[in-house]
Amino acid sequence: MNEERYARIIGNISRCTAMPYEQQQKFLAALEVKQVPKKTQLLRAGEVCDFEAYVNKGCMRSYFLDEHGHEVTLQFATEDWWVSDVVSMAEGKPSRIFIEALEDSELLCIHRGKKEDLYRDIPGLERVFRMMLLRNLGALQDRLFATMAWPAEERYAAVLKRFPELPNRVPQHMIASYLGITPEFLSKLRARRVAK
Amino acid sequence: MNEERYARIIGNISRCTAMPYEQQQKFLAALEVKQVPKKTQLLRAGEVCDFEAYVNKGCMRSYFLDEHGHEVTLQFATEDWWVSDVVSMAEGKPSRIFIEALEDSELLCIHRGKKEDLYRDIPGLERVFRMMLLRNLGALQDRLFATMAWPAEERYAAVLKRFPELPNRVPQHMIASYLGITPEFLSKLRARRVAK
DNA sequence: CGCGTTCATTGAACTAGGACAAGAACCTCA
DNA sequence: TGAGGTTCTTGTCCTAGTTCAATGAACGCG
Repeated sequence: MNEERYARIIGNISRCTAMPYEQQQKFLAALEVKQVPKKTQLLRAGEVCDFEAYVNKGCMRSYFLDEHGHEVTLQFATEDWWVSDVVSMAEGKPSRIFIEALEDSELLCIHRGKKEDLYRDIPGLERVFRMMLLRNLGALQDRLFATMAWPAEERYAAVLKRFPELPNRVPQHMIASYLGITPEFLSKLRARRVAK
Repeated sequence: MNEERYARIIGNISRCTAMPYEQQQKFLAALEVKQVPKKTQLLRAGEVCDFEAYVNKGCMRSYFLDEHGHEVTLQFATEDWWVSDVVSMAEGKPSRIFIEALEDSELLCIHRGKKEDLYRDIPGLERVFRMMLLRNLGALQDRLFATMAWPAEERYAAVLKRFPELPNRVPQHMIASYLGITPEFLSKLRARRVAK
């Protein structure tokens, strides 16, 4: 149970609350290690989300479909990010989002049933997940700010700056769908960039 | 302390966790009742947010300014909503948003310092605020979905449907800034609506 | 190796929504 | 009563971004 596989998740969680060894073990014991090959769909719209997945290795994406069937990317999750539909999971309501693997990935999953047990057994855990929600909320707020106040070109530059490796790991049309523009337009933006 | 002033906030919180009487009293004792006249600025960008305010009566608004100085409305908070910059409050970082009163309002405020005490004294409270964050997150996600996938006209119709009273309480140009469009364009949308 | 599929680019025509300007209809407060 | 701010409307011109279509490039996969 002390495998290096768990070093990073424990490190990240400990930054929120100090957690005695035995509680850490309880936490790790509740995790399911899941190897998912590229293109696996972990969640489909209409299903209730029953997991929160920590990306130990690989890259995941969550997105939804608008009424024309166009994808809108919500999040890319690479190493040390969580991916889930937390609202669907917490409230047991069907999700509207899809979650898929963009690379062969290793996930550490907490399942719906086990989470309540953990909250009971590990007093500091509510706090950890509350802080995760906060970070989530902050990120989403930034995103809304940017979408409403900045033109696509600046949003693209900002994404490149924060995640320089992203274009090497995910196809360009998905970045476009994250920015809220068409792949064609992103292509034109890029052409404009190199021209300058 | 049993005034009817507190009936609704207690009702709302109890829907998240059962809370024994004495804990309720502890919670209420930590609240500051604040009467704010119309146009009061409760928070300005650059300040650290040190409160979460429950709107007992009246109407508040949170917004930020883009680089051209244009307002973008984040939220309207009428009776029984909370308004705050939870991220700034939790992490002690300066906020980028403004919070102001659109009507003379009565607020029930939890201040930054007291909140940690409350978490310590009332075990169920982490859960309550975690659920509030979840609802917040859900709302923000819906908003991002809508902004990216729907044209302004449908977004406007959706807002009217969810908050039919809104146009009677807040000026139209603020609704425009909530929708992410200019006041002029909203005016034209409305003209188009009645024409049909 | 070759073949289909997914991916990126480019161009031309179009549209949702913005910027600016001017006027009308208001509150509000002395 | 009036004066000045605020709010809403309308029109004209302009631009960021879309749609559609065509062409290659690159990537699995048998």
